[in-house]
Amino acid sequence: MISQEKNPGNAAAPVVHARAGRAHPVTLREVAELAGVSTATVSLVINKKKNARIADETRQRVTEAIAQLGYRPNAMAKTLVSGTSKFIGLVADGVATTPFAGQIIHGAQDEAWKHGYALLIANTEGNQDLEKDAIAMMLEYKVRGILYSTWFHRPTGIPDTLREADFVLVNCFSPDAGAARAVVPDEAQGGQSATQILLRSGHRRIAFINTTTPAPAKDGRLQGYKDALEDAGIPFDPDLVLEAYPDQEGGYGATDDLLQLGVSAVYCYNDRMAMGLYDGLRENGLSIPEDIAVVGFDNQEVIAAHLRPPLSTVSLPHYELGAAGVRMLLGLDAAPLESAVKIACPAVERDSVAAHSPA
Amino acid sequence: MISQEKNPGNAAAPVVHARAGRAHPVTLREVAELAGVSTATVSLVINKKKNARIADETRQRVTEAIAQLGYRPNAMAKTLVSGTSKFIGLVADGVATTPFAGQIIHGAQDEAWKHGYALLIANTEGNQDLEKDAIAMMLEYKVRGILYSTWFHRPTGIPDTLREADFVLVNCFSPDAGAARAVVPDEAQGGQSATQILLRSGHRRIAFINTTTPAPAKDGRLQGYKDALEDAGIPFDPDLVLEAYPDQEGGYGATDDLLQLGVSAVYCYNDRMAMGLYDGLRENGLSIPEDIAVVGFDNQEVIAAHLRPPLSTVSLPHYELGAAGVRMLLGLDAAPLESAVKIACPAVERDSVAAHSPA
DNA sequence: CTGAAAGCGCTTACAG
DNA sequence: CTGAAAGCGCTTACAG
Repeated sequence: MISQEKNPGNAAAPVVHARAGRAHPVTLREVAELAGVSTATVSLVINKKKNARIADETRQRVTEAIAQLGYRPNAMAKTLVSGTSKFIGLVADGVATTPFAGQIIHGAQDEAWKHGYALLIANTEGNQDLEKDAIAMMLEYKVRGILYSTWFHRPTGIPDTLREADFVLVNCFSPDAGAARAVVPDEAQGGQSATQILLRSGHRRIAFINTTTPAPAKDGRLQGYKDALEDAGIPFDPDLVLEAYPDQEGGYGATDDLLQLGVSAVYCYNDRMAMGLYDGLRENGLSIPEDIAVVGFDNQEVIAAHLRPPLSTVSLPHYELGAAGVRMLLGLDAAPLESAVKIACPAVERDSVAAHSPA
Repeated sequence: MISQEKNPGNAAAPVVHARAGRAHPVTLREVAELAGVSTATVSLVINKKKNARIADETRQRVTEAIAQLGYRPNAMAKTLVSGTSKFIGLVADGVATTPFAGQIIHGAQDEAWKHGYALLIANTEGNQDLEKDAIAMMLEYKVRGILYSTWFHRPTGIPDTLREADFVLVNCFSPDAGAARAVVPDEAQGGQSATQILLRSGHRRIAFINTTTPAPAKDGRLQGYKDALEDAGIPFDPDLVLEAYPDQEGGYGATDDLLQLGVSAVYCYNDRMAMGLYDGLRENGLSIPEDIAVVGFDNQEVIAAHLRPPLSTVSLPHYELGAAGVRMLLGLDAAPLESAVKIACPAVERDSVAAHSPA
């Protein structure tokens, strides 16, 4: 309980440093001295070595000394000896940009923690120099591996230095087959699930408002739509596929074209589009889901859960992406080099589609 | 350029490990040997020591050796010697829960990086044990200090172990005055700014829909409303203050009561409420801002920027909170123990308030 | 069952 | 201008 305060006699002096105590943190050696054993013995009891046979009495003394001194092992020294740290690096090209990028971090952090690893993060905002520095930093801290992630699903190049570490691409993939382990959302399955929500509700004539921006999501979500129709024995009609910019304005602006189509249901590329469409539909005196059923994609919580009516959609599994990335890195999950692992986008049904409207 | 591949002769074997190369990473000693100097010299040139006078020719040889071997300093060893690492810890009680919690991380990360620090994050989801473990981990990695943050502005207790480090509370504060450095959003100023947007537009009778949930934000945002009215010489009328649950449903549900008030403008506790109110107002055939002007609070991007009309609001400065926390921790910004530092909530004007409606 | 010693990869006085 | 040596705090064979 020895805690050397700076100004023991001067209680009135403002405590400038909130730091508790000693200039020099307590070391293994000090614990050993207090317990009257060697540092080796202390190390052994701390690390609970199986085959180390330590007398209970000795172990006891050591444990007490540790508690009494408030000893904390120096992880740096530990790592120096072992050669590899308990860090996993996560480089992201934008936590800023999107509300759910944070979920990748969250999933990675939880999973890493579960296996005794801490997350070292760096946000590069897409800046190549920053990225290089970030990777260098992680390499210097001898991370166990690096998760290289993007805020939206896309192909990516692989920085040279990244190859100096074990790494997994998260939410992105290398266009060069076999070049890297990667985990991405299963856009096609998601699109299929979204369409099926509508199909199950009895709709046969379903429009799809796709994005105008090229991306794996654009192709995948369309493919899923086609797959679902095919499964249901409904011929694909290209006229039912519209395109708009993937935000509220885009969805709103697509309203008129959509109404020309004479469909009873529409699947939107994302929730934001659906949000805009809600406004457009409402302005036309149409109600959801009675007059027209709507499903989105992304499950962007703030929007989807609170639109009126709450939006049925499909969830982009960011949390799972981060977690799976960690498991693949640690060799806990299979991680083929040939192709990216796909994570399911589960359907989230709410009230924008009637339970059964034999439209 | 010596890179010892695992199976040099067996090109057909699948490359299981994407890791480039050597089992043993190259060390300072190897660089020294290749350059024909001592390790001390190499260390000196790497760290660009001012007073170290090294012959240009020697420096040159060392630099080449480093490049040739692809040497990366071992940060662990470095830290061991210096005693304190280049880490700043960030413990958060929920990255998950809210879309903007990620901004605290983002701001902290950017600022930390700017000063040569890396961010070590841990998400505790409010779990005390996890929290203790997270702090212990950070302490063991000898972090320079810890940012203890909450996903919404609130009073907080301070875990004992946190006091073993330098720390700053971010988005939260200790109810015990003088107990800790802290940085929080300036709710009162924000509420004042929100109200002033309306005042400047000519409104005199302004309702405030506050939250039902007790929080510093509840008191502060109300105080700001009162302050703004007082500055404008308008007596505060308690009847104009409604309360509702702080989400879309709450805002929607408050519509009728609001309409009883006969106001020309309304300031909502947050953007989500405003979003619900938009729907309620629209259902009553009212248009924004012509019939009634609306301002929100939070500047929750996905919502505020894309409602129709786009919502005027006040920004919760999460990014700045994270950045300021780092600066306070590093002693770059003043950080009084007596009271929390307040960060301004800047107004973000969009189209839900007319430029000039002499209502 | 426990201790003495070497070593992980660096940096920092101290000589020269 | 540069090298030899000690030491940061730990762990790991190796003795005993």
